[in-house]
Amino acid sequence: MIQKESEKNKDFFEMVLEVAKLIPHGRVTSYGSIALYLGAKRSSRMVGWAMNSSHKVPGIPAHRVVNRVGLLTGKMHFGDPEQIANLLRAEGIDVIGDQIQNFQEHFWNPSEELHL
DNA sequence: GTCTTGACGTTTA
DNA sequence: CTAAACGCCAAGA
Repeated sequence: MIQKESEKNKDFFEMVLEVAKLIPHGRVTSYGSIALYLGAKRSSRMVGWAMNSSHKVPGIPAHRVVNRVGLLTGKMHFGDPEQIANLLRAEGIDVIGDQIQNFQEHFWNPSEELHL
């Protein structure tokens, strides 16, 4: 194995997509949490970058991924700003404007649920 | 090849 | 308490 500390066999991009697909129904997570799960807690921007590329990949519930405060930052990237809020409401999550209500209650931590 | 921008988060003033 | 700067890494111009 030539890979030494590269425990991330897949690229950061693919790992983010994997985690995004693993987000349970009715749950939400944050970019930082995913980055932390990947071992790059301070590289949260990379998660956003990966999600931007995720547009070409179907089956990526990006609407379940928000910033640390539960703010729908990338709502504009869904085509329709109401789209993301509508999807979250469909899962039983209250969304007012761009802010998720009870975000902490719906929060899903990959590092815990995936027990890495 | 260099500079700017970007779906964020943490730290310091 | 709020506001601003820094850090992180990659892609686009």
